Amino acid sequence: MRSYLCGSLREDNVGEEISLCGWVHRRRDHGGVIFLDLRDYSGVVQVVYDPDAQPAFSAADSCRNEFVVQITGRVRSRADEAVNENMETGFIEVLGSELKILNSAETPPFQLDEYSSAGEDVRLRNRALDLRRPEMQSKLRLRSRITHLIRNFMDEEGFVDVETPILTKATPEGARDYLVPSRVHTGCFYALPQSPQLFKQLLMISGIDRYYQIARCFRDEDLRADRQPEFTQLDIEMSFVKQENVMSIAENLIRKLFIDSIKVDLGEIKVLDFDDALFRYGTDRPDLRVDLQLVDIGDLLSRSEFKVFSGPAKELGSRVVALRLPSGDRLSRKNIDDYTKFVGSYGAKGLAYIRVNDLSQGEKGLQSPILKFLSDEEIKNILGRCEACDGDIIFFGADKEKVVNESMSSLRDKLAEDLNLYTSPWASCWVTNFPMFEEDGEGRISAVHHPFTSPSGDLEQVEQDPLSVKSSSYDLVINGYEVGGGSIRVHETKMQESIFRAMKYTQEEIDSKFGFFLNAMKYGAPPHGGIAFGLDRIVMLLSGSSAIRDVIAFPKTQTASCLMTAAPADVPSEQLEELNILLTKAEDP
RNA sequence: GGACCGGUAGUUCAGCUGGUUAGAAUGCCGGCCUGUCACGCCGGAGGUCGCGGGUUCGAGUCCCGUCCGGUCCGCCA
Repeated sequence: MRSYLCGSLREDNVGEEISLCGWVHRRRDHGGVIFLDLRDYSGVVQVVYDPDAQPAFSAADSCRNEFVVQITGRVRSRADEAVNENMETGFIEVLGSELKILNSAETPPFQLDEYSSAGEDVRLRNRALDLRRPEMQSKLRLRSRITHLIRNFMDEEGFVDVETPILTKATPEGARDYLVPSRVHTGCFYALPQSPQLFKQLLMISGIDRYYQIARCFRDEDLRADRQPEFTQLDIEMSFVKQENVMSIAENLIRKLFIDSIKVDLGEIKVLDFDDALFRYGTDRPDLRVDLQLVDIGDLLSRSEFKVFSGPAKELGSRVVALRLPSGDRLSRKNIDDYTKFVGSYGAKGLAYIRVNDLSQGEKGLQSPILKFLSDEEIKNILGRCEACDGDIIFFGADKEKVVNESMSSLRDKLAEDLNLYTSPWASCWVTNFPMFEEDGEGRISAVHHPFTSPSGDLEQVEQDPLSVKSSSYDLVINGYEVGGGSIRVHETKMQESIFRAMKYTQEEIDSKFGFFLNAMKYGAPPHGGIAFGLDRIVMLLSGSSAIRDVIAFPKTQTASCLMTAAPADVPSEQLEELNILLTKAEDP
């Protein structure tokens, strides 16, 4: 059918008789001569038809955008003044002699060139057409290249690719499960895996030693720009390893992906302690491209008359921080009002600030609604602690730790984005030593990572004072995105049971939910650990996309539906009857 | 579950304080054009203003509800 790809032709090919297949990217009809830009996945090339080349000329005349054609012709170089330097193939063109229309096409709902901008809903409804666009092609192809690199790397490192079930058992890993009704077992349901966590640990017990899988995972939770209900993770597990071994192999892999796919050297990957990350950035996934840091000033204000500050400064579990923005004088009053609203969405009651206009003038050189509540010494101490300079603006957060951390870290990200405060295109870090457990609002204890993570404390500490226990866990953060996370696992039954007890599971619950796992663990589980990477997020970062949807061929919308297939959809009542399912709420007609 | 933004021609958008026949660009169709490359010129077609209700002499515009898309909070590693 074809002898070359459109985008592959160069001056070397001049004189060759060739054939090409592809889509009509654009057609320029000059009456006497017709130019067809022919596109396939490799690129675009110009094909020229002269009126004396009948019947090809007439066929070219009847072509429209996105017609599928096969052409034959001779490659020739372009005259100097006819060269198009914006095209890879712009130094040559094909003089067409034949043109076969393989398929016609209706006028597409949106233009496929780089100048048109269709809304995402239109694109998703016509996804096949959308994926034809060069931009989307390159994203899918980058994704394929990355999975290929991953497989090669894992294979070379001796990892075994094992598939784990999609129809499986609900294991409470935090998120809501997608359920699949069983026809054979009336009233019973499979769950789709939130991750292959227990299966990969079982494979370690099986002596697989090194496992990996590019695994589809499912979580029935609300979507975000970087979250889909079904997503892909690179799942890795290793036996007889320590934390450093897992981190090292993971780091090697990620470095290789960046170099081989986009030629980026990630540079130093810092290791941050979880507590340190929260202290300095207010988040466990800091964007280190940004230099701004939170500065604790609670100790300077515990005796202040300004209750907004002194309250949280004195109270356990609360915190007062300053965030110094150099050259903050570029922010208008309106900007600050907007940021006040912004932090409000994270529960902050307000956003105090001081403008530092001219330090040499003392208090006269400052501007702030809160100056009158602070003593001269307090102001001096705060400015000193922050290392304030003329032109700075200093923001303050004072509240419960959670509120301060979330609002001020989000403000940090927001300022960086709005004012382009990035000091480098890439910055990554490991965050380690997460707490083993956390307490939710109602005093329940849950695992920060998951309950199979190895705690640093002993059995007694886990059961008596779980909230003080750290875990052997690690997250890899790139540009503020958590791209991977893992841990050394528990490999002893006693410790595993202690953890479940710390989480207030009853023995019956432990048996019914994890019995199969604890049973296998009894017969010689090796020490093991692993990590899982969010493949979609990694591809999103590597391709410079702003949403995970752009690197998934057929993604879901925010309400978890597919605009193309109209899934999910209702099913015939016979199908429900077969499954013994009775709907309590029927869809409105 | 909640907050905010959006929904007007195939597409991307404009449409003021409610006022006569709802516009632009692009795409599409027709005509002209032998060197363009986002070709150009001339002409034409194209609208349930998301949907339902309300206020009004009169609603794309105001109000209520609802659906859809998006960003975020909650939720989720």
